[in-house]
Amino acid sequence: MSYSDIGALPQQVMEEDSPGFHLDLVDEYIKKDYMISSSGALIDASEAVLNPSNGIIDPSDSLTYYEEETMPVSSVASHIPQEHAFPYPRPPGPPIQTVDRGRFNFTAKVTNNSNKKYLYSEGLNKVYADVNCDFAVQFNWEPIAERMFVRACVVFADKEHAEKRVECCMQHRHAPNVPDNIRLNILRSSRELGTQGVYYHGDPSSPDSWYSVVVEFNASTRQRTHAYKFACKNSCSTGINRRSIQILFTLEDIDGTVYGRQVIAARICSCPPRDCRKDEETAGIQRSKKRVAKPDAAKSKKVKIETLTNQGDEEIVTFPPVQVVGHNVVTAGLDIMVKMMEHGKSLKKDDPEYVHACNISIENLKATLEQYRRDNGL
Amino acid sequence: MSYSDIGALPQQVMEEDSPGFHLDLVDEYIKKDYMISSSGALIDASEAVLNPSNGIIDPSDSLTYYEEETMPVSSVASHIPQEHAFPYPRPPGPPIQTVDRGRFNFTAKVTNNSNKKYLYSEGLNKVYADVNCDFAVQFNWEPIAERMFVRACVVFADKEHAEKRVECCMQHRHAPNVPDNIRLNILRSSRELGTQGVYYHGDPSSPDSWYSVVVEFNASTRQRTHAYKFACKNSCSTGINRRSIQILFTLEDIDGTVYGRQVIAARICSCPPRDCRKDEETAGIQRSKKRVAKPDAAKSKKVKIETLTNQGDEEIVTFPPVQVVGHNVVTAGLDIMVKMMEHGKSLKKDDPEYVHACNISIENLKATLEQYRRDNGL
Amino acid sequence: MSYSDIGALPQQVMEEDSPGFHLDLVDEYIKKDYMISSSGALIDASEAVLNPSNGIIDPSDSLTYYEEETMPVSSVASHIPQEHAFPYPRPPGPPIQTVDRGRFNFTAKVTNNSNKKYLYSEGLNKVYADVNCDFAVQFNWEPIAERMFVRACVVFADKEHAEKRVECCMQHRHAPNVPDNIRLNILRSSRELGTQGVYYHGDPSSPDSWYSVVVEFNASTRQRTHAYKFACKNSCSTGINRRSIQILFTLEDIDGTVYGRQVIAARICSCPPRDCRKDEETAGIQRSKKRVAKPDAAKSKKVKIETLTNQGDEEIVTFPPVQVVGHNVVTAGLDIMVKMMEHGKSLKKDDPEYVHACNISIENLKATLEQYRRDNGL
DNA sequence: GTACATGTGG
DNA sequence: CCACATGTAC
Ligand SMILES: [Zn+2]
Ligand SMILES: [Zn+2]
Ligand SMILES: [Zn+2]
Ligand SMILES: [Zn+2]
Ligand SMILES: [Zn+2]
Ligand SMILES: [Zn+2]
Repeated sequence: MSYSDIGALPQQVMEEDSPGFHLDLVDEYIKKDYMISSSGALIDASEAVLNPSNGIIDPSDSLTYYEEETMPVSSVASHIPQEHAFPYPRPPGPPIQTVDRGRFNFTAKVTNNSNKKYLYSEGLNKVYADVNCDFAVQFNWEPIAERMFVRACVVFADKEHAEKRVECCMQHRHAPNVPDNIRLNILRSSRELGTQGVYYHGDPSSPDSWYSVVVEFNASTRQRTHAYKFACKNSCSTGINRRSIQILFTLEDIDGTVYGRQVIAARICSCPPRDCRKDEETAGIQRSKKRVAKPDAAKSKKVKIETLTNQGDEEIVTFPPVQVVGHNVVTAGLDIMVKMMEHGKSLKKDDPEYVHACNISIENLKATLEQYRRDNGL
Repeated sequence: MSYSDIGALPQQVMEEDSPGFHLDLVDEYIKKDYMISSSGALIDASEAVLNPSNGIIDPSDSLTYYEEETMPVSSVASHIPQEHAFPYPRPPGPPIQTVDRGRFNFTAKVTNNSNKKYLYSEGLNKVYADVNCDFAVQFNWEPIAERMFVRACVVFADKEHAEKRVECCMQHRHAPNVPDNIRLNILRSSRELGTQGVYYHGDPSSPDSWYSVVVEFNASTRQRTHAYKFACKNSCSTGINRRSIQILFTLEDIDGTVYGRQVIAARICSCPPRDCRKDEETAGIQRSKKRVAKPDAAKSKKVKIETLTNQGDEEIVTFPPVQVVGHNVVTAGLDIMVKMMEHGKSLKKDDPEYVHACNISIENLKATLEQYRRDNGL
Repeated sequence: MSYSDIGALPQQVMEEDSPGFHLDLVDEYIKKDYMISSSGALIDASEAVLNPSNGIIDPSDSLTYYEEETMPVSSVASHIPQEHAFPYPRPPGPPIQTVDRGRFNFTAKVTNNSNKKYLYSEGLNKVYADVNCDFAVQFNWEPIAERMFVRACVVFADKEHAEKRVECCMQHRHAPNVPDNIRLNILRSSRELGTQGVYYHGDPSSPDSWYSVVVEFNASTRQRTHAYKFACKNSCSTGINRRSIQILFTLEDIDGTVYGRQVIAARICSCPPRDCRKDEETAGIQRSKKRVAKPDAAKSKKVKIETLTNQGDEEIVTFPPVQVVGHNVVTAGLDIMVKMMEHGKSLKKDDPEYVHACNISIENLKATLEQYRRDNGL
């Protein structure tokens, strides 16, 4: 099914989806994704790997926030119920948004594609894509452990909204063919659902449980790229609601220890190129503007109607040079004139001038009408 | 889910549905839809109603094809399992494509569209639409029975392919949320699935079982309109594969007796306007749509009859050089012309040419009237 | 919840809605709203009330087409579970959209308010309002029974979409504090939920069950006004999706017999004034202002004459009991009506409903005229 | 009510 | 990529 196949009748999609409403799915969210488990002292470990050697983070700060980041709460992959905690979920509460490559030089960068499915502005470090559009992120880090994980968590960029979770809007959460446990996750892996190595976190019923998707990378493979897609737009009124968002990537090991943190801003919209251009212009990048030509207004012409007399309703009037549309329109109009003059005659039968004028006009009109009808087979 | 929401990755939708490919469903079509039942002598009856009194049909022909058309095979509505056969399915084999209004003057016409997503070329009697785009067909016939049915069956227009059934392509037959029993039906009612009065026929496993959709019309309502949509494109390689198709509408009663037959060509594509233009150019038809003849207020007073179109009372007419008596006679006549054109506009608001021509005339007339009244203190 | 409550702070809505998701409510729609019950012969009853006393409608016709409307299916008020069937629900399937005042001169008109909470365009017969904005409709009819009901059902105005139900979009159906059984109803009474005399119909799980709200009027009170509000916008992608809609008002008695039908177009948007202006500009008619006619023969102005066109100038109008002076005036007036209907027929010859109504009226008018002329020696 | 933001259709 | 439709903010 191609783009236009569906696009031709978007309504159809919803309606087809409507019968089941997919509501039970979201409604039946239960807190099965989260299980608390004990864990070793991770704070020291994270400190060890995350000391501010790169100078980006203040030592005292990093201490605090890594304390949060490594809170030992375990999670299971939501699409494959497992009992063992793996990988670690996010610690509860709003995530830290500070960029920190960490000791192992963790980086994340949207790969610039040739086609125009999505855009990435280097200057703004921002990716522009439509909903459900796959975009690849290139990660990089120096060897740490055999199994490493990159967690992606979407947050509001503005401080005043950062305390709230970014959730899929009321509309997009009801998209068909989406498992209940990821309906609220706005950022999703492009990998097929159920793929090994992709784990969704986040519990809708726990206000402190931020949504995230974790992807596993194995040291044995040189693969450091993963494709994501958004399930909701920035403009969705019952979701992001035009607020700015950004993706938080954290490099973690199997114990949830954070080794680095990167941020990429994102805008999910219907017109990525346009919005990217506008953002860049706003940011100070000048571009040429186009002026819209204005169509000239419609002209209305004035027609002087020739009048021979001016008293009462007895003037002899020549038709103005206007045109009308429709045989019936013409004949109906002329007919009614005849009728009215006959009407007038009946009222002023004592006025020979008037009667005479009317008679002439009526005769002419009738002749005209007759010929008109004959000529046009009416 | 909005257009772009899905449109951004339409493929995804299909693929999500693909895992099972629903092939089992299609493959395992069982012949439960068709049950042979005995029936009275319908041939005579159909002859009776369809004798070529109008000269359109050759007697020998009508005999033959009505024999086929009224073959007493009973069917059940595929979406609502019923035990009684209703309404009759198509008789097996390729349908007759001869147009015949029949004794009851059966007509079918795609409703005029202007700002709509589909096109209808009057000259080519062909509808152009995208997949899943609803288009309304206006039927008409003189009263026959309380319950009447219009069967719509899509066939290949070219003789060399007319022996083959038109089936949904491999791709589109796997669209999500489509019941198995209509997956192969390329033409579908716009009504919600499961609705009363809409019946799908056609058995994939029987090569002689043509696909059709039957819609019931009750004499109690004056409603003679039904909306349809196509589920597949002309260009689909594994389906129509660029061959021309047309819709065969047959007016039938509850016994399957055929009372009339109409044909409308169709092209389902991604760019209806372009393809329509091309077809019309190829056909050498001076597109009536483009002949925008506007009233010119500066024309002579001579009676001028432009017969740009004979249909619909849409001629643009210049006032004849006659005179009338009385201010009110003039204004009443001109007023009534304005009224009638406004009336016409309200009835044909989908015809931009007509509306435009009327608007110009109305504007001129009103300006004329206004000035006339001002000049004469009316 | 007022307009600004949702519009100005949409985020608020989602958050309020999020905790419980309100999804279970919609999901658990069950077909409890409809129970079939036996009923007396309603067709006769409808015949009795709808016979063409005005000569516009053919007796046999009215008999049949109202048959649908009075299908004896019983319903309970959805918000107050009751065992007795009351009032009758809509008959299944797409509603008839033909305007017909009926014998008791049923009219519906949006009251033009002073403030600008909503707008009503007389010329377009269209109400413009924001979501959740109350607007009052003034009904009127001549006395029939003690308990009368006005059913309001929203339908798509375009034929190609009229076969589908108008449902609340995915977003607005999840608005907080809305009972499950009216979540899908886009048009709602402004009265407090649970108010006596307001009944919601429509079963989401039954494709043939159209949504409607029924309001009771008691003859003992002179109250003929009711306020409504829309719960969803025209632009909602997962709902109306920018298609045109209109409200169908039917005057019914407690048995579901239909006594009259009126239509008012509607547009629910964020900028009613702007969109109204645009629509009127597009229509090219500034019909908002009334023309001060000067009928010299100022006779009894007992009943107001129907003004101009509504959505298509296809209303069936009963002659008002006014008098005119002069044989020619009468015949001219009737003649012009015939002409205009013939004109309309030529423009809408494919619309059997309209053509049929016109034919009957024309025939009657011509007979009337003929006899009138004969009787008066004209 | 104006200017802008942003989805939609071509 | 453009014009427009249409929600949003001030
Ligand atoms: Zn829901
Ligand atoms: Zn969304
Ligand atoms: Zn399939
Ligand atoms: Zn196909
Ligand atoms: Zn809505
Ligand atoms: Zn007319």
